[in-house]
Amino acid sequence: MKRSEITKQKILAAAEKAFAEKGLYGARVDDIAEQSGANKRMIYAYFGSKEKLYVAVLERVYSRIAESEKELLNKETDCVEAIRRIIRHSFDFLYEDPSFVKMVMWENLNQGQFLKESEAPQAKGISVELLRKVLRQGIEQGIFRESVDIEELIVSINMFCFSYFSNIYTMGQIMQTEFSGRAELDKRCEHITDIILQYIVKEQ
Amino acid sequence: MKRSEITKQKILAAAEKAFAEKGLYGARVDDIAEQSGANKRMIYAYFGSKEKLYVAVLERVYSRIAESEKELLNKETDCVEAIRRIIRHSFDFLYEDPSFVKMVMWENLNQGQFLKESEAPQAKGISVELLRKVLRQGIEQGIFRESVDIEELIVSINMFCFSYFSNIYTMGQIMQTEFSGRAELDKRCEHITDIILQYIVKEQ
DNA sequence: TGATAAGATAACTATATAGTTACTTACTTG
DNA sequence: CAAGTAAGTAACTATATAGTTATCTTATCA
Repeated sequence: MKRSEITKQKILAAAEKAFAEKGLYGARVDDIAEQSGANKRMIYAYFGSKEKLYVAVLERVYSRIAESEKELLNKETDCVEAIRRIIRHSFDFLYEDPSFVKMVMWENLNQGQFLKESEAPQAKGISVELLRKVLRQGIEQGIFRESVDIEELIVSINMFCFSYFSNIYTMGQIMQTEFSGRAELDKRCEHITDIILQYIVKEQ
Repeated sequence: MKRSEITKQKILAAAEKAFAEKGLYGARVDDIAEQSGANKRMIYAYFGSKEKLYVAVLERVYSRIAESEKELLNKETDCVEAIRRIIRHSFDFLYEDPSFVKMVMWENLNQGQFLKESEAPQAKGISVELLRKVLRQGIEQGIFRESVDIEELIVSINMFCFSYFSNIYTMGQIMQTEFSGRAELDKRCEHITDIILQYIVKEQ
């Protein structure tokens, strides 16, 4: 790998950490330079501005979920099992990749403005597409209720998965519990899978 | 009202707007002073520091939800209707009070550190308490399934309500739709009420 | 009414920060 | 291997920002 590419990657890694932690405004260019081991000058040489570096981080982070969701496409299973797998996959991904969660939250607080700026068109949404397909199939096969509103349900599933990770602190306060462990995660994943399946599967 | 009290309130109002919009790091003390019409000196006289002002805003914002949820306590209804009302109330509150949503999101990104600092003990949680009571009653009365995990379900309900407002931008991108209107809101509220009731109510 | 203290103001300071410039070192290839 | 180009460095600049100081204004009650 070329030296410049190595430096770019080091900068991106440090920037991701900084931006995920403190956001665009809170992160400091000097910190990013120091943490990356690169010189501040190179940040401007390669990325142009703090804001453009932020967008580059955003794209990098989004590309990871797209990559990760590809593995959902391989296996053929019945539609109930497919729903289970998609939810499980989402939980595992979000658990393993806290930076993704944080960057999405920043983006929501920024009214999605930097995601809009981004070149990356629709890296987003393999799992959404898959859910659509599976839900349609399930209905056709008579396994899922016809009255299910597919689009609303996809939103529900996504929010169920994401918000467990995004609202972990305030939810912990409200419920007076800790949510950080693996055990709580598994329990939660099963719980929401139950809720979703109970809602869509006919006559159990 | 004393002059000092008026100034305090003007500062708090401007600070809430600024902090909700841009967070602790992004907001500027000079802007808050200008927007409030008060002098910057008074911010430090009354609140001590930018950070303490932020905490004061956080408390103010949290006190509103506590106040709002009091009205849930009056009416006596059956437990199914109570669940409907609590969800509806939550949706309406979050819709009317976007600053609350944003401040909670900032707090989650700050790892809940300023909420911890806050003096305000448990202004949080009237609806949580009420949900506990209603769910227990429903189970005792044989209307709700005994196997329902009350604590998990409360988390689910809260997340369903909150995340619709907190993730509106990225969700809009993923689903390629707009979510901002009243109509979408009502539809969503009904949808999640359906999901929750389907999950907890016995033999429909 | 006028002394006194609370409330408000504008101008100031030290520092932190995004972005730049002038310069040096390392790599590549004719 | 020479020479040009790509990569990297350190010191610098202009500005923005949190917090302060010295000073003035206004309300209140003896």
